[in-house]
Amino acid sequence: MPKNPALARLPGFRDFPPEDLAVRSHIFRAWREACRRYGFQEYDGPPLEPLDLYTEKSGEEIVGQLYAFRDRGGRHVALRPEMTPSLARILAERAQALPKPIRWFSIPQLFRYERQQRGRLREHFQWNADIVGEAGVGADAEVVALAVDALRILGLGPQDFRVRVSHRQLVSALLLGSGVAPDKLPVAFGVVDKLERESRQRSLDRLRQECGLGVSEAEAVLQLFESSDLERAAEVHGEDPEVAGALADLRSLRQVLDEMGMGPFVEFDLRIVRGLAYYTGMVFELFDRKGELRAVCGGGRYDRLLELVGGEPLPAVGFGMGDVVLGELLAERNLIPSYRRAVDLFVAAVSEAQRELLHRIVAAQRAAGKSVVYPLRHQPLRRQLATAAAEGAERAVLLGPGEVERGVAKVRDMATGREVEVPLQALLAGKGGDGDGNA
RNA sequence: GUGGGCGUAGCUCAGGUGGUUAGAGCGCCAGGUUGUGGCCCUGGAGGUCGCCGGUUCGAGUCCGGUCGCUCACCCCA
Repeated sequence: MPKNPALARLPGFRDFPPEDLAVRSHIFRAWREACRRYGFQEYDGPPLEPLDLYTEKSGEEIVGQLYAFRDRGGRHVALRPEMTPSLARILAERAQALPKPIRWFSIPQLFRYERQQRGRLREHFQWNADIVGEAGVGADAEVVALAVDALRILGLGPQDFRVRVSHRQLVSALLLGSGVAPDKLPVAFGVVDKLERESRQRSLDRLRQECGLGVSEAEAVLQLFESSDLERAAEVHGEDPEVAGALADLRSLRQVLDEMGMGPFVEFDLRIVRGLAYYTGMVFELFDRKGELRAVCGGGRYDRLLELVGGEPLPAVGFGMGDVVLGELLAERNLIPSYRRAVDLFVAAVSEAQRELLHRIVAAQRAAGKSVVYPLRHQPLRRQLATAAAEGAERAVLLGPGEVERGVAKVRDMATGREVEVPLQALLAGKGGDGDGNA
């Protein structure tokens, strides 16, 4: 706690001391490794953007939570709350010249002025991965598989999380086919989104009162969305070409994921809606199995967005995965590696007389690529070794008057305590730091 | 944005019904002779008890407000 409260960390923002940064890096490494395996390239953009980039296309939820202000030039600007608009702009400028499909990813820090809660801060890092320029379900499957694989790299399995997949057009066609008027669609989507959190009766009431459905129609809609497979939708609305097309896509998506061995992670659930306005096809969210945490990841197909931002009409599909909820899930499953410091060498001098030699050896070993620390002022050898252990040194070089006189030094293996003598010549040549006495 | 719970050292926590200079363990720093870490011994730093105000002779203990954290709702990443 700082002495001056005015200097305290802002609510919803995080400091990252080394132990915490290590966790973050661990997650980033997995994200980048998954992207490498899938052939995705990393990009980034500015954290501060013109306010209009978001007010135009992002929808009111996001706009209402922007960190927005005027800069010194009088421009209306905002800290980026999501990455997709920036991606759309970047691609609007150069998508034409890029080979398709474009597989790009980024790990931006995003900002939203919201009341903070577990899993929801005012700032987070969000892995964004998108495939642009491919409209087929192959791209949808690839993107879902990428999200799943990143979590597998982190050690999570089918017992830990699942992907729930839905389809905007399918849901839309099913609602229309069930008697919902086109202008009531947004409200109906809202009801579907809340199906899990509101009572069945409340949902029925809302379908009737807010969406203008009759009793039997409302009941039929509920049964449609309560079933976990798509059979009922196919039976009841299979003749509708919109429904048939979307169902074919979803089946095909499922097949690809099954062939990749990801079947155990994937299930269909038409109650997944996603808040963002710009999704046009498949949508998915990734949840922990216990259902205790917020969604770890969400995404889908957004074929119109790039066009809306003034670019080429390019189909796109992608997702965002935040570091906060994922970190909580990993912690809960004990999948965060314990933090430990580590250096290759600690160089200790028994007395001040070996100080000059110590500096020469330290420099030589560092030049040879070793990580090396040493006491910045003289201390008893006992303390130096304690420090070496605390620094996580693999080996300690001990410079004492006796050995130095004979042109050697002891190299101690900190784990076993075994010591070997190594010629000073070797140490000064950047060798011998591995405890190889013959170096 | 709405409502509930919580707020004592870096961390985990003690501090019956208000009573002197607020404690412990761990961690941190230093010492235990210029030759050997994990153990041990000694000493030390570190808290305006989240903050502001009120009640009282006296408040870490009671009351109000505020800020922060947290849970649920809202919403969403």
